[in-house]
Amino acid sequence: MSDPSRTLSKHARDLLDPASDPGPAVAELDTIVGLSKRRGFIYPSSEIYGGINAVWDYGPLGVELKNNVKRAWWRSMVQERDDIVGLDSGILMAPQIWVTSGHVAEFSDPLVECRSCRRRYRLDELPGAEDLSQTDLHDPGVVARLGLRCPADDGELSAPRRFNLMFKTFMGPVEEQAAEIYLRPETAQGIYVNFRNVKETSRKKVPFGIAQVGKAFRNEISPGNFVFRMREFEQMEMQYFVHPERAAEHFADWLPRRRAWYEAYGVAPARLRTREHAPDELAHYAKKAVDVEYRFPFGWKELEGVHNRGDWDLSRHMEASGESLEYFDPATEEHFVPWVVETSAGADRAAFTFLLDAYREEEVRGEKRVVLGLHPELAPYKVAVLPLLKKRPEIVEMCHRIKGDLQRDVMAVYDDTAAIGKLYRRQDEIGTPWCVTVDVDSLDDGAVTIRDRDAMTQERVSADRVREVIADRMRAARQ
RNA sequence: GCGGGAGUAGCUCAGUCGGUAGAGCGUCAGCCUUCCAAGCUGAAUGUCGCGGGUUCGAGACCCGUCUCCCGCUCCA
Repeated sequence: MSDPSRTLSKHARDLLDPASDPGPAVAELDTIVGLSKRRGFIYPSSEIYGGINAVWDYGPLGVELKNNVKRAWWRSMVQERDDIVGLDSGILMAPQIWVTSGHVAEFSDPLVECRSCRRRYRLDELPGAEDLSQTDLHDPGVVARLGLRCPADDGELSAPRRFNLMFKTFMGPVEEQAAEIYLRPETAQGIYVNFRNVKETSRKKVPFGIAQVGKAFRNEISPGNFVFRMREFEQMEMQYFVHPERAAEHFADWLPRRRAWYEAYGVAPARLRTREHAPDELAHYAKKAVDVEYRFPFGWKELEGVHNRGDWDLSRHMEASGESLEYFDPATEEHFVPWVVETSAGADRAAFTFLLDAYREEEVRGEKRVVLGLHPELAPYKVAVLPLLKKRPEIVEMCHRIKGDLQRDVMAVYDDTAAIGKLYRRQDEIGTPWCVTVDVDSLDDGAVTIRDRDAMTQERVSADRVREVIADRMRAARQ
């Protein structure tokens, strides 16, 4: 306790060195929380009933953004690859799966509570208990046996109590223990238990991957930081099945690939880094784990984990189910249980990150201009069609015609409830990359202007070419 | 869960000594307006987080409770 660096959290130590800290894209988290609510990206859940902790709802713009994030992930992980296929497994699964996977036993923190000051500690973080085995950590007599006391006031400590992070509910009409079932805490198990099905129906050969996007639920002890840690959240996971001897090299391939994905969609490279887990922080299933981290306003935090899970999951499921999950390689005539390299990302965290990193404030003519510089692929609306004058019915009509045409390809919106400058600012703030403006001249020459969100420059194009120009620009942004 | 802070209009907040609720922004409507948050006029919106108590009277004082934020913790 006397060494000051020991009392600092890992988070605080990370930020000590200004040279390695690029700073957050947005200083105050509230800036984004406020924008999200004001413009309809993200709202607190159940707000009219006072809210519910750690659940957030996506509004009209938020659902577009998040869908776009998931689509971009799917494009890069499934659509553009020959060796990865998709899956959508159930949230509810046979309860035995979670026993086999280790989540019933391990996905919990052994907590002890001080009887006098009521502080709670994770048992394995108490001085004198750091090196305990899993058996010891769950031994009711361990506190007395080691003579552990409360570090704060030397009070008596309770026996370790397991706090499992999985949500439970009941399946069927009877609420009894036999009917207990879990909400999945990760999507990965749905992939493992379908491994044989997918292998046989897709006729993929190792190495190949299975990707899945879906909800997961964790009863976190302390959620928070907006959508960063929620109790209900969405994962984008891919399990890559490889020959055991090639696992390390596939791991080395996936890590930079996943980091590059965030950069491709606009996250500043300086605010991304990778960090390898020390042996003592590895999850129960992991042989090796490296995080892609982002510099959030509240510190460097995990965006995505790349894990070498070995054959842990498949082997355990083989053993518990009695079914073979081996792979036969006809070329070498070898039978083996594939190892898994997992990339596990959070859709909410990714959307949050893109939102944060896109935010900027500029000064234009002495006025503050708020811009979400979202990648066009991620932007909720791709185009806004705006009339310079709304009292001319021909102009309004032309706007609607152009918008209707664009809508067949992309999300487009019409707005005439303010002067043009303000309409532009509104679209800037929600990240719309292009605005099409119809003016009086358009009625004569059939041309309109396309205004660019970032440069604020305008280009005049024929109205019947707008759809094509936008499609070209979308394609160019994708690269 | 513990420690600290905060809940008043969609948002940011004011509300004095306890006397019956306000401003700016935003939103909507009308007028005006030919390219980067113009102007004028008008309008809507509050169980003052929720429940109880004290009081003639509570947004304010007391108790309880819920939620949010910061820290501990965590890891998608």
